[in-house]
Amino acid sequence: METREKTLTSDTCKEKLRAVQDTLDVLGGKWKIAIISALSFGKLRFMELQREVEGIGAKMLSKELRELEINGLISRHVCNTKPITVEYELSVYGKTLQNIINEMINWGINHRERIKEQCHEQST
Amino acid sequence: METREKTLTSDTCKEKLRAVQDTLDVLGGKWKIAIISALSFGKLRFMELQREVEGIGAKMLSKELRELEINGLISRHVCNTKPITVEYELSVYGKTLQNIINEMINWGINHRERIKEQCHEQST
DNA sequence: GATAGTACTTTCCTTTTGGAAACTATAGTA
DNA sequence: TACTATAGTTTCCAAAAGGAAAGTACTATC
Repeated sequence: METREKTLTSDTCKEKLRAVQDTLDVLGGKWKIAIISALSFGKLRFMELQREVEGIGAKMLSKELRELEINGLISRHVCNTKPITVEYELSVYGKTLQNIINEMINWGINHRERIKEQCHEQST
Repeated sequence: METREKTLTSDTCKEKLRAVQDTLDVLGGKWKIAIISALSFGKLRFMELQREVEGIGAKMLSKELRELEINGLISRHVCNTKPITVEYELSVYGKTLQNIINEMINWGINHRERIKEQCHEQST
């Protein structure tokens, strides 16, 4: 019992788990990571974002963007164009999330391959 | 209008966004990433997991573990000990998530530092 | 025999999430 | 004048998420 506990009572593990939790607190919610991913390819306007992030509604998009802005991950710029447009962009700090996004891209691509292979195996 | 569209209509971007979404489909939900993080330090029993993943209830833990098992990310092993115990462990495939977890750990640690510094600045 | 620990499941209930549609406001186009 | 597009907000409602507590079942311990 005592030896078993040691595996995770370790302070480094605790700290790491807390770090993951801290990250999730900022990126939590169904849409935040998808929004940041879309913005990682360049600035986008509200409507463009809604088209890129498949399935999101205006209300959610608006809400999530506000939260991301509060956390300093994105910047909002109102352009004085004919019909008013607003550009959203990753802040310098927001760009530090790029590594996480990249790993998710890699994993996702691999995962899709894996699923595809599994289907082929089954049909053989 | 046409030039603007090009930024994101690019097939590579679309593919990457889809990859992120695929990853999120597997890791979605409030607890999955936290559970996987905890298991990344070694196998854990149900009760140990519940203690490690702060705030999770038995129902949620049970549900999330089932989903992770279905997706082949963790393995469940029932030990025939005095009171029955069940060990959960990352599968080989589950371990491929390590990069994502690591990046989240790094970001989280940095983020906490940043917040701390901001507090110091304000009180100065 | 009662209590505690293991690992869940089930039930009941509240909170959160999230979507659709309508609405505000401005401006260009047909 | 009507319709479109911009960027939202607001309202109303349904569905999903999630928690607390009790229940199940087995065994060991006091």
